[in-house]
Parts: sequence; structure tokens; C-alpha cells
Amino acid sequence: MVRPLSPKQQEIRDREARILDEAQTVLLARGAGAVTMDRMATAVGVSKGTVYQHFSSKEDLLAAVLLRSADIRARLFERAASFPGQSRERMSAVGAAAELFFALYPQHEQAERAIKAASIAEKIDAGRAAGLEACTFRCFGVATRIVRDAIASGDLVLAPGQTVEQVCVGLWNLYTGAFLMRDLENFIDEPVVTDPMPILMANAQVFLDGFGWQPLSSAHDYGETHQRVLNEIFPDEAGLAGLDAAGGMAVASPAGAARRSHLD
Amino acid sequence: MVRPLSPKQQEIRDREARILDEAQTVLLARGAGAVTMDRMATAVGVSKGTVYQHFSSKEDLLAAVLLRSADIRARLFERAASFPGQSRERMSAVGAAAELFFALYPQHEQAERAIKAASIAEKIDAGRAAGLEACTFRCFGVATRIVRDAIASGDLVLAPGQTVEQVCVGLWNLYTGAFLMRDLENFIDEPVVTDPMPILMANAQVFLDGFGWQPLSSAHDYGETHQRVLNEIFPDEAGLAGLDAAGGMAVASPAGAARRSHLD
DNA sequence: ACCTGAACACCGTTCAAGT
DNA sequence: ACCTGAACACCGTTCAAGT
Repeated sequence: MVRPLSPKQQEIRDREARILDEAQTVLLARGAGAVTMDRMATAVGVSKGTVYQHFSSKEDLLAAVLLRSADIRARLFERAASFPGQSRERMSAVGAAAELFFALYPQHEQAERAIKAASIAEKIDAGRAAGLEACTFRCFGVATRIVRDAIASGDLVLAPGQTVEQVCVGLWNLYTGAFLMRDLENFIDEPVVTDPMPILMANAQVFLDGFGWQPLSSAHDYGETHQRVLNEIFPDEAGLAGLDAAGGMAVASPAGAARRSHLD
Repeated sequence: MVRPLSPKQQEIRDREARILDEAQTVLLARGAGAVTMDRMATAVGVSKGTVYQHFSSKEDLLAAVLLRSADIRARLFERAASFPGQSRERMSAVGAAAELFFALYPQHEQAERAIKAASIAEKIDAGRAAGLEACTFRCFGVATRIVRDAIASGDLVLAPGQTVEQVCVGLWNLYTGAFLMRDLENFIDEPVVTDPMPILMANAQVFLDGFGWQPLSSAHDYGETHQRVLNEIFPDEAGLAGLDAAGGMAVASPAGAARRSHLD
């Protein structure tokens, strides 16, 4: 494994990275529909046939792009879980990681959905598909361990019939639902909702309150925890994402979230 | 308005309905990607040009299909809200309506997302686009009124900073997140989650518990309410959807939901 | 006035011909 | 062994020519 690559191998490796970078850029800027094999080929200065030597289909190329960001997400989750604090603060830190990831890669969820809908599995390299699933598992694994810690420490007592999985799935659904609502707003003149993101932060806490996970949001300021997570764990990423880790108004506290709506 | 249509007008109307039916069928069976203008034209026995006299683009055609089902969803919500019972039971009835709709039109959310992502608004008839938004507003309106009733009756007391909109958005996010997770499972060999739907029912109740909406799920069997809603309000639709309104095992109670997972 | 189907542009994918 | 670009199939969209 330590053997250096031949110049040829190195060139091929570089080219693959350049294709991935280009695809990532176009994906973020203009969506999965704008990632065409032609565009990738000319942008990188090779022929279409060469692109197909790296990726067996357009879906496979997108899967490769998503694999990189899915791995980043899993790392963000893992780092968030290391936040020193009570179990519920650590889960909130994972929530902050999820928002951070969405701010950095808003197209991820949508694109993953698109390639899965469009492709009979054979179009995607099996290793890549497995890798993508593995990243999701890592994210669920992080959350699962925090819930277990909470139970072990007595912060959380599940009612009969409630499961660890249920807590994780609920949070996941709440977040993905909000993210998807958020990027739907891009295409609508009159948005249905004021701004989904601060509402999401507040609702995640309401959900955990529903399980009786201590300390309840009435007894602890999770908006402040969120701020500390950005400052202490993700200072660089929060800056990149424009989330202003320096504190202040940029991130609303749950209590201040969602003040008005044209439905009220 | 009472004037009868000329035979020609009638023929055109019929043809439009047949195109919509065909598109609906293909959408449900094989997804938005399989709805091609060619297929629609030959299925209905006209030329492609004629299809374009009815719909200005593929996205416009899909929007017309979605408009019909969006209207059905809004009606389901409105009927659910008429369930005779306490405010939280009525909100649970709306949840049942949402699940029913998803069972009947699993492609709806996904397809609405697809046309909005793919189209610079001009590709969709303005009236249709407005109609689609109006249906979403009707759904939020139903939920908003129930939350207001709950506050008026004292069943729900919002904490400072919490809003009516927040409750509705949270439920909407939880449901759409679960639905999207559910139909992602179709494309994966090893699903991440046992079965998202019973977990969703349980989590919606946890979320409402988090607001302290009375009676809490510990004091009332909302699984039974769900069953009654299907039996009394939606007997026909539940049959169509295969949800077995007759009661029994087909719909899990929150307490019985989500018993095992390979992460546990 | 309405309908048809050929024609065009675009994109994913393949492969014979080059080096 | 690797790369190229012409060629093919498919799909959305348009429009000149028919009725």
C-alpha cells in the first residue's frame, strides 16, 4: 500500500478528482440536472469516453460525489457527539452538525433521492452504493449511542413500547423534512413558512421534551448550547457556512424562534 | 356557465382527462421519469403536438396531475378536521388523513419536488402553480385552525416564543420526512429502519406531548382514535389504500410501534 | 381552427478507430 | 492499454404542412 503510484496512475487519480470537483461544483450551483457527462468532459478537458472509464453512468458519478459529502456528514456527526456535556446537549450538538451540513451541501439530500429514484441499482458501483449506506449508518450510530448513554445515565426513560430507534428516526425525519421544505422555498414566490430553520431548532427540542429527556428545554438554554457547539467544535465550518460562529443574532434561540407567520 | 359544451369542446375536455389519467397511472406505477410526452400521446391516440395544446411542457402536465391529488389531500384534511372529538384527537385525525393520502399517492411529494427543481417557473401555467400552492395553504389552514381551537379550549398552552405555525410546521416536517424516508426504502436492499410508518404515528404523539397538548398520550389511546378515524371518516379510502379500516393488526398503536431494529 | 409528424436540440451511452 | 469522437437511442419542444 505504501508503494508510490506510477505517473500514469497518478494522472488518472488526479483526473478523477478533477471530475468529482467539477461535478460537485455544478451540483451545488445548479442541481443534479445540470451535471451532464458532456459538461464534465469538456470542463476537465477529456472526451466523454474517458469520463465513462471512471464512472459507469451519470448516477454513478453523482453517487461518487455524494459519497464524499456523506462521509463529511458522518464526520461532522462524530465530532459533534464529542461535545463535552450532558446527553441531551450532545444530541443537540448533532442537530447543529446536521444544520451545518445542510448549509454546506444543500443539494445532498435531494440529489441522493434523485439518483435512487432514477436508477435501477445496477447503474451504481456496488462499493459506492454500500459506502453511501454505510455513511447513513454511521450517522444513525452516533445518534443511537447518545440515546443509549442518556438511558444509561438516567437522563432519558423510555415509556413502554418506545425504542432507541424511534428517537433517532424521529429526529432524522424532522430534520430532513425541514431541509426539504427549506429548499422547496427556493422555487416559490410566496413561501408557506417564515423561515424553517429556527423553527426546526425549536421543534427538535419540543420533540425531545416529549420523551422527557432531561434537562427539559424549560430548564436549559439549548440555543446557548447550539452557539457553543458552533464556536467550540465547528468554528471553521460555521464560518464557511455563513452561520457566524462568533455568536450574536445569526442563530436564534428556541425561545425566539418563529415569531410570525401570515397564517397567524 | 350552465350552457352545455359543444361536442368539440366536450371531446377536448375528455381528451385532457384521458391524458391526465394516463399520466397519473404512469406516475404512480413508474415515477415521474417514466411520464414522457411520447408515451402519453400514443397511449391516448393523439400526436405529440396535440398534447402540447393541452399542456405547455412536461412539467406543466405533471403539475396538472399533482393539482388533482393536492386537491384530494386538502379535502381529506378538511374531512379529518370534522372528526368529533377533542382538539388533539382532531389533529391526530389529520395525521391519519396524511398517511392515507401517502398510501394512495406515494409519488406526490417526490414529483412535486421534481417539477419545482426542474423548472424555472415559466414552464408551468401560472394558474396551476397558484392552485398547487393554494392546496398546501388549505392543508396548513386546517391544522392552524385546530391548534387555535386547542388554545381557545385550554387543551394547549404555548410556551413564550412558541407559535401556532411552529406546531403545524413541525408536524408537516415530521410527516414529509417520514414519507420520504419510506419511499427511499424502496430502492435499498437493507433498509435503515424497520418500518417508518408506525414509528411516525408514535413520534407525532411524542411531538404533541412535547407541547403539553392535552390529553397527553399517556392519558389517551391515540392508536384507538386513529382506528376510529379510519372506520368512521375514511372507510372507503382506507379500504382502497389497503389500510384495513376494519381494525385489528394492520394499524399499530403508538405503544406497539417500532419494536426492533438492527441498530438496537 | 385544429391536428400531424417530421425535424431539431440535447443528453446518456457505446464502440470502432486511432495512439 | 488508453483515449477519442462519431454514431445511436431517447426525449422535450417546435412548426410547416395538411385537414
